[in-house]
Amino acid sequence: MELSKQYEPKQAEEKIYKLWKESGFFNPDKLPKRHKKPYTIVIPPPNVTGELHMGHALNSTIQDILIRTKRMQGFKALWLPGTDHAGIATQNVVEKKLRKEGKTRFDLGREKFVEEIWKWKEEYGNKILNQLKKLGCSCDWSRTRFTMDEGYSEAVKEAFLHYQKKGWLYKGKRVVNWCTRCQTSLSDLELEYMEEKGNLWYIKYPLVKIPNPKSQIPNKSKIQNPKSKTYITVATTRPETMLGDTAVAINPKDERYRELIGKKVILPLVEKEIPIIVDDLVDLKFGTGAVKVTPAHDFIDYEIGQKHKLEIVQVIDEKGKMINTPNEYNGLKALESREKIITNLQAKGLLERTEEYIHQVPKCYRCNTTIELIPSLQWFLSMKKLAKLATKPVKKGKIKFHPKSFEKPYFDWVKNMKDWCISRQIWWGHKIPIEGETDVLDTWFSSALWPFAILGWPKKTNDLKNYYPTTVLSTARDILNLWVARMIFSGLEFMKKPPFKDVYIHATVLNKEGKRMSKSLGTGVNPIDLIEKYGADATRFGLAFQIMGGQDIKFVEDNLLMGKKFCNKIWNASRFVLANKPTQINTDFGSPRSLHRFTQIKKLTAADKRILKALDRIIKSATKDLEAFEFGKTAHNLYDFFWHDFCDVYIEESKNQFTHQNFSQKNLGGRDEKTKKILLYVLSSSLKLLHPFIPFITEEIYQQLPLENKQKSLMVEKWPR
RNA sequence: GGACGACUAGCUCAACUGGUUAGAGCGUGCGGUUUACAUCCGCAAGGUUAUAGGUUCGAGUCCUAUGUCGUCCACCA
Repeated sequence: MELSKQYEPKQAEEKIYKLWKESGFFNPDKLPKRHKKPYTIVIPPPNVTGELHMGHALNSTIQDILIRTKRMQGFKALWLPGTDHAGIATQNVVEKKLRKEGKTRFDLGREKFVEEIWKWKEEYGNKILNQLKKLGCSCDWSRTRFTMDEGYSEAVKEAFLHYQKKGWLYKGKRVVNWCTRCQTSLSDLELEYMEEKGNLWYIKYPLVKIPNPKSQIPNKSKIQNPKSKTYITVATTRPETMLGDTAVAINPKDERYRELIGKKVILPLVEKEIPIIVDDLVDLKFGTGAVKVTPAHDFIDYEIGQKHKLEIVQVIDEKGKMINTPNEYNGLKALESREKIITNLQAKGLLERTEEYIHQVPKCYRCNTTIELIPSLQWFLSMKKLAKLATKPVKKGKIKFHPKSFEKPYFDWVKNMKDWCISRQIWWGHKIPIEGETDVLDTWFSSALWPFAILGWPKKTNDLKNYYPTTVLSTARDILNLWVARMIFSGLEFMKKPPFKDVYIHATVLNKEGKRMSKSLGTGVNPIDLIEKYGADATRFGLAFQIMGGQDIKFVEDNLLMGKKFCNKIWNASRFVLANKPTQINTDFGSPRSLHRFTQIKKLTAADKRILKALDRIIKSATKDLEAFEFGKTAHNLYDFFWHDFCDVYIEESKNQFTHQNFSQKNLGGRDEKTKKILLYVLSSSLKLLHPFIPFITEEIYQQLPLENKQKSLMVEKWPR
């Protein structure tokens, strides 16, 4: 069969993917005997919130390159696919959909609403898996998992009960980050800080008068005596929280207020006496050095409050409205009451001054609502022991980060890990496995178990025995703490082994302007559109071509066009080789240097020698560079080798070798055959090296090559040496 | 406020541990139908490597400052 004049990705891709699936080779248990040692990758499960973006396309390409390379190198290569229920995120997208229909989740009620989300999950979960297939991913679909499937729920339950038995779980009323829209607590990692212009208000808190006989005599000394002060000024960006103040704190080293320690002030507007206390946590350089303490609505204030046994007065409720305050404020939204408070303070002459102030305001990472800090009854997982577990394997080199520079920020973060608030007040997720509890678990609680729960844990499965620990985790950097750290300690805690050996942190895909690509910013690009336009191979190659070092990628379509042209080049070079094909050859021998032993040719021309030497070089460098996660470099080298060394030079030269007058008539047949063999040999070797990057076209051509011992698929051909 | 990274041709990026005239792809200009490919082939133009100093026989590469951009972290009310 001849190859058509042009390569048509669409038809070929569908046909080839079917061939792969039917071969069974996606499942490592069905690979030929030579595949022995396991090589496992678990996919970072995409959220079922929507379709895949460029980051997914990049990461999936990377993982498929690794898996396909290792499969050819004789490993039992297993790539485990799946999707994540993504708690708040998915609940939010479904709520948004309902809102368009004029409904809220409360109209439906919990059961109906969760049903709606399951429907959504079915639709988008499948869409995502299909997109991965379109990209050519060689995942073992027979092992596909979802973080809320039946078995997975068992894993989550088991983990929770395990922690409870260890005494690391506790329920307590703590100040938590609270999203007033999602109506749930959030962990620190689920916040996004946005810079906002605000004010720093300086407010006078009058001192409680103590009878002092001297005060009747006017003090004429030039040096101001603090004793003569009648108030203390505090600075705040959130005046509304003052209604819940239960102290004013100063730094013990602060000379300015020494005389005031132990005295009391009257909390304006509330007209209640509160003490002046000292605490190291107060920064004497900020504001006036005196800080109002609101234990109910601030983390540090809460801490100070615990130390000094201060009362906790909650003045903002879960809907962001004022409570427990003087009547005129009750029921107002926090911001409304802020305005009123400022006006009232001004009227009383208690507002000393106002400064403009730019500060970082925490927002809900899913719906962008400003976060309130409120005291709330939540479940926490103690991080004392687990944080140490997360550090150990990385320190000892049992888990390596690529690039290595990510280790430092990782350690910094783990060192400061606070107890993990694992309960969420939403409806979509794993219910806390305790009678009478209605809350669900943080979505990351289940993701943390992914590398072993996906293999069947807590059951003692063969898969766990065969494929855990996994080998490489390839992921985005922004979930290093959110996810990777938690997988590491979970792996050690439950499996006694780190979950993977290498963590590859891939580039972030930015647009040409260097901005993050995102749907909400309107800068998103749908990878499926690109596949339609250029073909899956060109898309993969164009992306891989740009992965240089640890640099982020500014995505430009030019590279995909380059990929498409490259595919066309490969196609046509193959047409030439097939038009000049030798009788069958066996390519299953050692290095290009030992070619002559198998082809029974002794005399090589200079061009023959040059191309064989170049092939030898590219085999060695590609093998080494892929081992080091140098995807872009490998792609560049393969490109240069194939286009220039092979096509521009050797194929052109081969035309001369076929017709050169110096070749004696009687040798002509022999020489022709030799050149044909070299052409086919170099082409087939190149296809093997290129297959991890551009699997479809290489397979399509491979199927046409006259090779001895040909495999059912290029997927399981031996990697060249 | 800290940490890290980037800055090289019009655009996106290369150049291993400092070592000839700093290279590709896209774009631009000119010219090409020889056993595949016009999605091709050949040639050309285009760079004071962000700026200023320094180390060195020699710096895109090392050091110091500055600027611009980006990412992450942080309890400054």
